[in-house]
Amino acid sequence: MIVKKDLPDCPVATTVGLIGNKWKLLILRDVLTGPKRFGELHRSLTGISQKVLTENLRSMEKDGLLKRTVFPEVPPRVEYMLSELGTSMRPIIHQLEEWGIGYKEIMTRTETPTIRTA
Amino acid sequence: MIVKKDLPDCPVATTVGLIGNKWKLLILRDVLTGPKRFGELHRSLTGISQKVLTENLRSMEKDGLLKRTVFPEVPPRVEYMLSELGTSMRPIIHQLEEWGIGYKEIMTRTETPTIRTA
DNA sequence: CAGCATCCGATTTGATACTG
DNA sequence: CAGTATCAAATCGGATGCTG
Repeated sequence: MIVKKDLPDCPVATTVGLIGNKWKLLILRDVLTGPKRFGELHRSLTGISQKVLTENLRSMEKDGLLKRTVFPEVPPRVEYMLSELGTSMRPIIHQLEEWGIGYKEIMTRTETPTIRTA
Repeated sequence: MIVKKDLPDCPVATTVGLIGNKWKLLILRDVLTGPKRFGELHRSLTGISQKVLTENLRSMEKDGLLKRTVFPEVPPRVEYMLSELGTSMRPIIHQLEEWGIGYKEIMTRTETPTIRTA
């Protein structure tokens, strides 16, 4: 058994392996603005099921991107926040945001203006 | 019927909607270095099936990220290259690459050296 | 070579019920 | 509230065979 974590040769593939999925990218986006509770994330990520959200959070926690804090209260409160490693992904999300802003501009300028048919 | 394309409010979600999947990100990575043939991509993206590769290429073509060129030769040759829009995604892939490089450095420095068990 | 069509099993997902 | 467990449904994915 070899202990050293085997990463892909390609750095892009390495990163994609950790966050190359729709939900993880959107979770990162949310948590970049501060710690979030489970319910907050669930409401923010429209369309995600509780199960899938849990799976993605667990995966990101395992990969060291998120830290999970359980507050011993009633009712229970759980917060997810970025680890240092997760925080270092900010430039990635920032680029996604910048691109999306530019794209929306192009779309609203290029496309035919809103027209109502019938 | 409203004509204007309905994009998510969040720019990050917009971008993620177009490339928020493992294979598309890796396809982008490959095509950033110049036009690629179908077979080249198929070999480069280890693990992808022909079917899934085709689906992703079609989707990216439809979204205006890729241009598909068929050369009328025998045997046929098809090349995929970035459109202008696709090219504008370079900074995103670049960030993924930068992050992956940094991550690999941390991993190889932090982790226990390669040890053989048993 | 670069596909498309089809079949079919594996994986993922959603809905629901239940718990500390 | 923030999960876990379970099961059916939907989607994905690989393999194969065929075509221009």
